Amino acid sequence: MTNEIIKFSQYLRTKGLSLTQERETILNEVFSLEGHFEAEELLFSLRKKKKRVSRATVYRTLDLLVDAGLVGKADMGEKHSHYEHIFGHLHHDHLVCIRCGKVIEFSDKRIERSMEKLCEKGGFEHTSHCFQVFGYCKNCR
Amino acid sequence: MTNEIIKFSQYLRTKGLSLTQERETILNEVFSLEGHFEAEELLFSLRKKKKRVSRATVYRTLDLLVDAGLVGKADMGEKHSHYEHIFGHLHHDHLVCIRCGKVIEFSDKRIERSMEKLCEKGGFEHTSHCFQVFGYCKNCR
DNA sequence: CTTCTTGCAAACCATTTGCATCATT
DNA sequence: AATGATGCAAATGGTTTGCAAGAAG
Repeated sequence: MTNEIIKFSQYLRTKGLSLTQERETILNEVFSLEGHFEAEELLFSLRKKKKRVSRATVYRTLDLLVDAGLVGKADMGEKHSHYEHIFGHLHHDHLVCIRCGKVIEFSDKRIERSMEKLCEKGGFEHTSHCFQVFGYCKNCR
Repeated sequence: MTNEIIKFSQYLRTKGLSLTQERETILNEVFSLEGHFEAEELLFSLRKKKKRVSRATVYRTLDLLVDAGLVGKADMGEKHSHYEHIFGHLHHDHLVCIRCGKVIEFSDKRIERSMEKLCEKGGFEHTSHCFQVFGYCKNCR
């Protein structure tokens, strides 16, 4: 049993919910995917492996995973959301090109520290992987 | 004739487009609104003043204004986008609470400077007002 | 003429929801 | 029994688009 599953089932317990087959299947798939993914990709990926989980359950479970702090949800300027698993990964943020959609990951200690201070002062707890900067990349400016 | 309109019409010219009545009406309304607004609010606001512009034109013009750099478009975790006019305003960013939706504006010189450097290094031009931090506010954590 | 604009209504499409069914306690 | 979970299909709702009609050059 991996750490993610333990954390997820702990979270579920605090909400009076339980770790079902479907939720476990989805969690595993999420953590087997590299980098960002979309809800539809996840669904497709499950279908390919003959793991049958309904679209509704995928969306419902993704919400739970986000709330549990295991998955980050981010808007990349498209109409659908992007997700990524968080657990055990270094914190990083995103530069998103609003023209071509390219996502550049970055991680800057100084910015992190300043953000921490700012959030602390305002009582704001920033969630990992949700720090987005929109703009134009090299090719699109 | 205000600066915004000059800038907009310059932008339109570079694209081979023209400053129509409707576009001017929308631009003026956008710049008369304080703070953030939603496309639907803008439409409602125009209707209230008996300025008849179609929903489609509102959306089409907002896209142009964003592209012209006069309006910022930001996602606040809801299904609709939020906009705000940029011209003549101090740059500021957003802390967005992903539970209650509250938006806290902030402006931190140190972060700005770090961001500038980072973007410069990567050839990334960050657009104003598009710097979003998602997380939990004081009341929701 | 050709290209740009607009308004209308229909289409889109990611996400959510109502409901019947099944599982669990 | 009561509560929770799932799958299906239908609904939702912000946004986009096809199209016909009008305006501009």
